[in-house]
Amino acid sequence: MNKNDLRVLKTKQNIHLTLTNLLKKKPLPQIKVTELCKLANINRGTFYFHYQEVGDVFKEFFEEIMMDLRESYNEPYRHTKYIEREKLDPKTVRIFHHVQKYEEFYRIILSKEVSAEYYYMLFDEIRSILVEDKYTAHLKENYLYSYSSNAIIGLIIEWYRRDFQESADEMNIHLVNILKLC
Amino acid sequence: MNKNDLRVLKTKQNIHLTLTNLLKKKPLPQIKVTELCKLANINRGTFYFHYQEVGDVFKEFFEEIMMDLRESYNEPYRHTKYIEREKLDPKTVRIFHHVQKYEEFYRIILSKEVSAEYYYMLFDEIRSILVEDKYTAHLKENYLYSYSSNAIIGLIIEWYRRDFQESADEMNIHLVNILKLC
DNA sequence: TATTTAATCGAACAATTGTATATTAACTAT
DNA sequence: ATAGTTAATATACAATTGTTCGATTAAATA
Repeated sequence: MNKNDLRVLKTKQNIHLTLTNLLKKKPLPQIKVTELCKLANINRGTFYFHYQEVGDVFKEFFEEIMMDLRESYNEPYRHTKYIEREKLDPKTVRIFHHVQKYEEFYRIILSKEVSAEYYYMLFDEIRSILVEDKYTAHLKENYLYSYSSNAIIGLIIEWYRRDFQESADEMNIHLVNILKLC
Repeated sequence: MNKNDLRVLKTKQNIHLTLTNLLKKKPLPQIKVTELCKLANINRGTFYFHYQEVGDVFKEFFEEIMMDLRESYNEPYRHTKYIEREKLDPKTVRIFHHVQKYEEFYRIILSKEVSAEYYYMLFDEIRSILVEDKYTAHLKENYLYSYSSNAIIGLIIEWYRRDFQESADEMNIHLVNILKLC
């Protein structure tokens, strides 16, 4: 399968567009291969030629989101008015702005109906960002990275469950408050 | 449906036993309703009379595990030699001993193939334990509970990925080290 | 013990899945 | 522009799912 073949590009683009539209109407686990193909006007065999299940298409969206997450983190800290530079790496908290940007995707990723795979993809991404960070690179306690990564996700879960009512900046305040308490 | 009816008890017991055996051979998502019923010698209609999917049976195991988790946490601290009483609520770290006890179940709960639902069931349980804890009851920052609960699960995820090589006591040491660093 | 209740069964149903194969159409490279 | 390649198609298949139905039978109850 040549991913530069125009037919492949068109098919995948078609599937992506159709899935995006479907996700506005129903949750990911309810979207069947049959339905997706019917709407995209492609043969079901063609779908299985490229993917194993609908979730695999979603994973391709996921890659883009994870790229933005990484970029968000590496962005210079222009928005750190609430953060005390000495006490906390301000970059960390750019994560909330990223989540806000992709809110609709995070509603899917964090919903309990989907596979846990997406959760761990997010976890791995955040963890590897923390590992590569120079601020914490000196630390020997390896468990700390999993601890911290998942702690941040804990905040995002809570935020999601409150329907993303707070702003990203307010989430930063919550994080700072917590780090003060610990 | 009367859950005290002998027939119901027998059927459920039968299904539980069969699923337990099947889980020794293959991962949860690969276990089909048809297969489970065939092995249990019950009608597929009977299964759907009690459950919606195989995962619902697993959830009944889950309830028992969560009960033990709660009990573990409320246990008096007899095993706290590594913990400095003043700095850390020692009960928290009884969680690792509980995970060790139910290791085989946590391998399923934490595997990426299953639904995220189990993860959130674990999260909710740990979170509500922390919320009800008198040590932290005075705290106003509600996000802290989600932060801390998920941080602990982060350690468990790391532990799971290292194939539970460390002992529960060693996990306590990791936790103490991390809390010292923060 | 006899009667009532309801759990279980057997069978059938449409829908979806996952796979396979031969054919057609579209693309690439020369 | 042509030939070779291969993605996409149409079609068929067995297996599983989720649901429904009346018939059966085991259990509760009086």
